Amino acid sequence: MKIYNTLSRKKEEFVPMKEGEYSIYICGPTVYNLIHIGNARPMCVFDTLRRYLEYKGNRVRYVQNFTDVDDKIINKAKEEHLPSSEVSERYIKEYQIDAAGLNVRPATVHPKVTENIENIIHIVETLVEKGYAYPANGDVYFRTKKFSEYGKLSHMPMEELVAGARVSVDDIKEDPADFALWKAAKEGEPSWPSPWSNGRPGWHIECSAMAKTYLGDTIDLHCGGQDLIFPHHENEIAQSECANGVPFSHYWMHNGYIDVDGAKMSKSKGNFFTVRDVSKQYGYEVIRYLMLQAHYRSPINYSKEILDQCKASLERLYNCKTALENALPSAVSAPFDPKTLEPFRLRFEEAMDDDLNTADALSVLFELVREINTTLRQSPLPKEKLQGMYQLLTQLADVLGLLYQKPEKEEIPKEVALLLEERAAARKAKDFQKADALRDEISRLGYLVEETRQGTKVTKRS
RNA sequence: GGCGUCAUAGCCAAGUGGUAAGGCGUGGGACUGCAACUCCCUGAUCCCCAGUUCAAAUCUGGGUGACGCCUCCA
Repeated sequence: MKIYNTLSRKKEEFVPMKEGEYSIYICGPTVYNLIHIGNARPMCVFDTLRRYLEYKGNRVRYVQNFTDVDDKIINKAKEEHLPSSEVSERYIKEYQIDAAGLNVRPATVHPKVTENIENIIHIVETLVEKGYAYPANGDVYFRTKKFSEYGKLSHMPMEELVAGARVSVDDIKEDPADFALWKAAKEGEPSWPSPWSNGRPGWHIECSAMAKTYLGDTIDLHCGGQDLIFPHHENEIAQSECANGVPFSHYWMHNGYIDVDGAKMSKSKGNFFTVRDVSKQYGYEVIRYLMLQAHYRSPINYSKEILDQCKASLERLYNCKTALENALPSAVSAPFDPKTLEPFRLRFEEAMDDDLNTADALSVLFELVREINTTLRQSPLPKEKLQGMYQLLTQLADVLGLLYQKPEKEEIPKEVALLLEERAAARKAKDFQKADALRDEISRLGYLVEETRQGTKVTKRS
């Protein structure tokens, strides 16, 4: 499999340190409010990567942190007059609800900053001892000038960084580009004792510490959104490589943004839509589909129109799956060579192997769907072939994390059931006027009636 | 100012040297009592200009337009 490595700016063969085992770290959310559509993109994309690697027979150790100490959490806690731990715990739960809805599997480990203070202090101590960091007024700062490779991920020359300097000019820092590893606590902020002050970790150091603790000094892949490349990931590299003396991550993958009206969706701009809200209108799976219908590095312009399109496309997949399930019981045994379906699998894998080209992989899925639908019109229905198709469809869809909605066995109210019986009788008697009237009445009660090749289907209207 | 990304049919979107996947939508047809589902048919020479090549959407140069990072951000 090839992936685009931000470090080299090239597609590279994705080779893990240990064959068949991948260690992956993905930056998790700062838990101070509900996640928005932009946050959902890396979740869905890299969950799909993980699923694909596992589908190919690899073991994946996948670590995602929760940033549960941060200015924003503290501010929110102040607003609500609550301890900041209560705010973070609440939004961790909310995150988990959304992640489950999006069919994003829990990471192997979800470490929290507050559970890793010791590890963080230890790395900061190492950096100070080695001269890569210096304490100042209870804070500790990283000395960026000391790390000659600083800028290698974002490909930004040091001089330019400082020249562009919108970095906070702070008298206590030796250099404007230096960044905080440890911050002395202000009155009323959560804090932990350290050799320098009662305080809390800076934002960047936590990921270095948790990656090291749960995955080791060198990891195979680190991923996240493009907006984390600088300074967050650049700083992680500086911290980890200076402290550990070995490369931090061999590969870096970064997903593109979700735009709204041509501009990046972000919390600070206020032009965001929460996953929770959108899921109420379209369902979570439409959001996941949205993330997969384009290549992960290209921007996606968020709009109602595109959600409608995604919803319709997803329905095509579900219609096929459902029709297949309904048809299988009445299928008849017939000779079938499973090899005839292999081209679909091959092309699917080719697409995924090419830098996780989920858009292309989806097109293969749709070609399979057409093939299935065509087969479903045959009579008699070939059992083995349909079984093979069903297996392939569900397996490939599962790699993408799609088609996970369980068919809800909905309780049909008695009055609706009675109307359905009446309608069936009317149809049998070819009294279609009456039948249609009954269908309208059922519709008014909130149920949609459709005739399928397998009989009458009733679903609750959304 | 520095660094970088993108520009393919009405919309979304693959393809990155050999004459344009897939999805949504539109229109027509088949099937079905109707509707829905499904099937068949229906649409682009790839932002503009110049160049390289037997051959370019695909490479090079120049435009134009949009966006991002350099500050918290997925």
